[in-house]
Amino acid sequence: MYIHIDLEAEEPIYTQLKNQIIAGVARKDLLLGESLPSVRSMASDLGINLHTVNKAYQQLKQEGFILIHRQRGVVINPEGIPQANDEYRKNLQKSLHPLIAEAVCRGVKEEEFNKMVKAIYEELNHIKEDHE
Amino acid sequence: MYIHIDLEAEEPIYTQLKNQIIAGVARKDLLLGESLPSVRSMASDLGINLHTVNKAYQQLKQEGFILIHRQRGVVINPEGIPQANDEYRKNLQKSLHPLIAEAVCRGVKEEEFNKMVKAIYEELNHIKEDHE
Amino acid sequence: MYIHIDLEAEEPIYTQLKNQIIAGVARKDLLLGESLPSVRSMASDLGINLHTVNKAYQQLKQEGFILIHRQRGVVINPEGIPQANDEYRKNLQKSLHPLIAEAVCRGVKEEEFNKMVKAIYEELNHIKEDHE
Amino acid sequence: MYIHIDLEAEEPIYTQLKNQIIAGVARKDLLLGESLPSVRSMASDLGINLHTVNKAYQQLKQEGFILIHRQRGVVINPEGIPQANDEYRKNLQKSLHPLIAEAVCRGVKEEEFNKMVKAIYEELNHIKEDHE
DNA sequence: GTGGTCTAGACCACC
DNA sequence: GTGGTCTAGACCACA
Repeated sequence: MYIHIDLEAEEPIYTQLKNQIIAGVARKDLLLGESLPSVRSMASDLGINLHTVNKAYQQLKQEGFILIHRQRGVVINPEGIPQANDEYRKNLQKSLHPLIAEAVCRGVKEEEFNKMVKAIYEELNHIKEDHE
Repeated sequence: MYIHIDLEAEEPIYTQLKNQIIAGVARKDLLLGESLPSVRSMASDLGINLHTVNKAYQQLKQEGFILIHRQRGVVINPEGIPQANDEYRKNLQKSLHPLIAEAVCRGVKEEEFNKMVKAIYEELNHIKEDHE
Repeated sequence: MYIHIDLEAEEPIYTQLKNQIIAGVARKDLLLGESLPSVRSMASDLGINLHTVNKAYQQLKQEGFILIHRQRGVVINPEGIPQANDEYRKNLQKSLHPLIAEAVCRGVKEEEFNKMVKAIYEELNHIKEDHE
Repeated sequence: MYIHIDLEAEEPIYTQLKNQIIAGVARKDLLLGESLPSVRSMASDLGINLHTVNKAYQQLKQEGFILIHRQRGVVINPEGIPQANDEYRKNLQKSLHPLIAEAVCRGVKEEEFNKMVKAIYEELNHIKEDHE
């Protein structure tokens, strides 16, 4: 799966990496049980430090997206990603609230907002027929 | 309008302040042209640093939410908040994308997601009969 | 609170630090809400790297023992430590099992084992009248 | 005796193997003088590396649990496991201390802790009528 | 001043 | 080869 890191962006590198891996899982570019590159090879692929990759991996592990084996490297959690629970929903609500508040101020109606959401859902669910 | 700052939260204080003012505008607790406390009084009301309030105000000014006059103090932009443009929509899309990607991984369907969005829209649109 | 780090020990430094802080909380050398030294001062006090201290602090934060504020440093969780839940009990059971299996092999009866447990509980509960 | 290795676990494989053999001895699934599979066959049974089994065996030998003869293979120490001495007790105390410190912090009283210990002792002492 | 992020380079445990 | 630990030193965001 192709990962693009913007070294100039404000968003921390490890966060960009995390989000792209999560997006990869969401759109099934990364299948359950599939291997991820080792910290070292991911780091050299992306031209970043291995500790930065490690930080992203550790957090993904913590959140249940991946398993890290001492020897066999890193795999997408073969048992699936932990499903939404109350704590997650509460955090999602907290993240969403300021985005919607600003949208309201700027005249974005619920209908338009839902269209944006729909577009992202569709992008993620879009079935890839064949890809590298 | 009552503003609550959580000094323990991960979210920077100036961001909390910004978001609550934006939420205040969204739910019309703060009306166009309405005055906001000066940097000094806001800081002392909340028990936080001048610089912190100033940072929040400067960003709100930058984003068109407020005007800062030397004499007349700080007011919600009387001409209204700049409406959504392409840049804003692009940023909103960028903020929304990782939230939805994780939601997909955790089994939150578009329908449930839309319900959360709807709940927040309703909370913000709820008409306040009187408020301080 | 005095903390001793053995640089030669097999146990990682960050683990030693974590355990001594937890022990400090257990025996009320460290009170809820009490401040801990900043990562930098703790590191220089102990003669170790700030990243090592940071790793210990991050894990303690993760496990609910401490709060980390961007500016005001580190404090013992003023709301108290998260109480035992099923997951914690399961892990404790898993940690205990091999210790007891070996004890059985080496002829340590349950009675003697309980005496060791009791001694540690008493050491931790021993009320400190005054100390630095 | 059935041995289960969890390749996903954080615990190193050689440690899992060691602990399960020790547990086998404790619950008399493995009797004094009983043979253990050779390094080679144990490795192929479990689908793990020779070196890994060897490391576990060497440590078990070092700690007096097993004897390794060139010809007669590997047997549980027929003279019995070396009984607890001061050094062992000191190490056990060191292992137990952080577990109990955390238990105290999390509100696990000595009484509950003793119940967990009792349950493990009982599991280990449970007499097996027949086993493979 | 605080913690957060990132880099660079080293050694060790595991397999 | 893998990840885990530790060190050293840098720059930034926050208050």
